Amino acid sequence: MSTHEDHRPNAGRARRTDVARLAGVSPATVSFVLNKTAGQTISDETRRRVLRAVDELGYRPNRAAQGLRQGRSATIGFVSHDSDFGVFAAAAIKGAHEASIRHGNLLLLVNTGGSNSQAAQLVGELLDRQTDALIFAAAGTRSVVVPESAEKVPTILVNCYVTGDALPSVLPDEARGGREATQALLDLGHRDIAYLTGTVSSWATKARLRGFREALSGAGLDPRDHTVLPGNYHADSGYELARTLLRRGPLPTAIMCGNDRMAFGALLALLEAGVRVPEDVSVMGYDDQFQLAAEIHPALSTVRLPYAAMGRMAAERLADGGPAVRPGRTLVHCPVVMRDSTAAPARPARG
Amino acid sequence: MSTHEDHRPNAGRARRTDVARLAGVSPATVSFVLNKTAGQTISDETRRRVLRAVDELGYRPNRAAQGLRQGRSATIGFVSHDSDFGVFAAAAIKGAHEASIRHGNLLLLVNTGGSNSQAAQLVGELLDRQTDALIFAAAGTRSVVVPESAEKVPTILVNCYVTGDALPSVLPDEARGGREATQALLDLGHRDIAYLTGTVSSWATKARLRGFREALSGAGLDPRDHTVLPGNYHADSGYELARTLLRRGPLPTAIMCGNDRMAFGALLALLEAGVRVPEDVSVMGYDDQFQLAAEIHPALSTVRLPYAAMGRMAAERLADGGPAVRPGRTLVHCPVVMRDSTAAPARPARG
DNA sequence: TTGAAAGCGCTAACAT
DNA sequence: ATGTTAGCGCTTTCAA
Repeated sequence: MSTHEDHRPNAGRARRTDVARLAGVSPATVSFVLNKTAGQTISDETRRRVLRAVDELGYRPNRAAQGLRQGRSATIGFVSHDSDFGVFAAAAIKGAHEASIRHGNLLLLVNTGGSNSQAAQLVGELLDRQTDALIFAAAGTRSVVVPESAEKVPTILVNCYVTGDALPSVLPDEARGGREATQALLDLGHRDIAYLTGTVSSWATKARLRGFREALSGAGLDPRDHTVLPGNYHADSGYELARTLLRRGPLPTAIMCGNDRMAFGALLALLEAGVRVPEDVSVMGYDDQFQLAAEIHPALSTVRLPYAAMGRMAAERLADGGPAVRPGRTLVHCPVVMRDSTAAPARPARG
Repeated sequence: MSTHEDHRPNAGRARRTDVARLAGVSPATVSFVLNKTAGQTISDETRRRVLRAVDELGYRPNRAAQGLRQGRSATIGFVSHDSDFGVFAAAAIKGAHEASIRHGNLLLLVNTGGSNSQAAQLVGELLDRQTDALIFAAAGTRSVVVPESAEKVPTILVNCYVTGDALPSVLPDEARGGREATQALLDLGHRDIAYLTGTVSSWATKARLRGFREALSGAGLDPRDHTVLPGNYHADSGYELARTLLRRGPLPTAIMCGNDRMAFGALLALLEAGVRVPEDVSVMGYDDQFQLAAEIHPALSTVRLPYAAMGRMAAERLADGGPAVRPGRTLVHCPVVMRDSTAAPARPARG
């Protein structure tokens, strides 16, 4: 078509002026048609001509240029603030992405490796690219330090929070999760439940443990009668703690674990010792970890950590407009998922 | 500082003209200093003044504007072409991100959910935002259809390929992985090795199986003497196939599995049957799946799928400049990782 | 109902 | 050694 050199930046793409020329209208008119600019009336005839030209040339507006003009990039920065970039981040991103797409936004992703200085630097890069908003996410729920510069755009925290809750955050309702998991076990008839916890210093562990105790008390049981062993969320700590339980004598009828990986380790130890799950003892996980909980044998009863939903909520809220994003915590429900690793106790409770 | 309204797009940020004014130079000079423009000589005195002004105002160039001018956004589109957005994608993204950062690029991420029409649409969104290049990644190695529009920018495929190999792709060297895993077992003294494969129709399964047979033949063994049972990469298929093995009579001395999840399922079945690993039988996985292989008990010997390295390579190559990106496959080595689920066989080989 | 023109913030060729 | 100027591709006010 054009015989002149095409070595300018946007090479190969039709520009708005090309469309205007082909349609025989002014460039402004093209914008009016494409943007359905309010307060602009365009004759049907003109609109048709423009649309045909757009189609013919395969014209797509250059969003970088639009962005420069409008001061919005239709892009949200997603900061994964963790050393590892694993299943959690993946799920949260998936949710955020899905919601973003629905609103015409895309995610610009960075991973800080858990370092605050990296975070500051990367948020800088994000803002340089004019991201309209920021999602700041951590894998293990925890307190974070958000780079100052993030204040320049609407920011939502996912699975983390800042001291004073100056920024809005979306968190899993761990206490309720712990409570409902315990309740599910109680409902099955269990009266002797051990808890192999995750890292005790973590926010999630404390909340889940609180839920555990609340449920026990609510059922008229004394939490102090129930074994609580501190672990660290790794599979091998589940393995070790289950062996400890085994060594100590009569097993409880049910074992709650800090997360699925620990439950998994516990399962291994139990099997090794010839203890059947769930016939001899019920095992409950936490997380509903992708490609793990549902697949192992027996399929693990667990509590779902709603990471995707949390990412979705954050992106949704940011897309709905900045001013509506108010500080404070939003707790998201963690539903209990009953599978095959739990059953009614076969023997009466100990004691 | 400024008392005039700040309701224009770039609100709050200092612009280049602000810096120029404060430094008492022209806007162009600011660019020259900041970009170290070749062929421009700036006096030390001027440079200092500019840099001070930059510092004082906290000036950072608007990359959207830079991009519009230069026709490059310092952004790479990462297309995760899969229904699930799991550990694989996470690892590849992590690698790509790391390399990108090093070159001043950021990743604009999309997830197609495995749908080609979604892929086409999302690649459109990516290109609208002027991404300089594209990385197209799949979780399970496979053939993909890349949207036509992707041809407009340099594109590299990660863990997938197009028919005819018209686009460069980075793939794991699965045949070698299968061969070396088998060889590791042979080196331990195993002569009777069963293979519980992943989905047989998949590219990876076929290649690994080929490697398995090559290694066996290389050791003077007849592959037909070794049990090969087809599975599907899920943990429960490992469980079921291991039970099949158990039922069939004398166990092999070593079991290779399609992936870590299957190895995991097999482990469960073995334990349940009172078979000890690695004392009675060695188990080998594949993938070196994050938070799984290294943590379970016994820690799983496996073959590492170098997803992060693959993502890194792709991003690296794209950053080094488009023209250097030539079609063809690049195979990346999958190293064997020996842990505790493998050992020398205790009993002599069957037969 | 449409067009002209002024910028968004920046780079780079061309002056001086 | 530094400044002027013409855009990059688009939106949007204002005028016709």
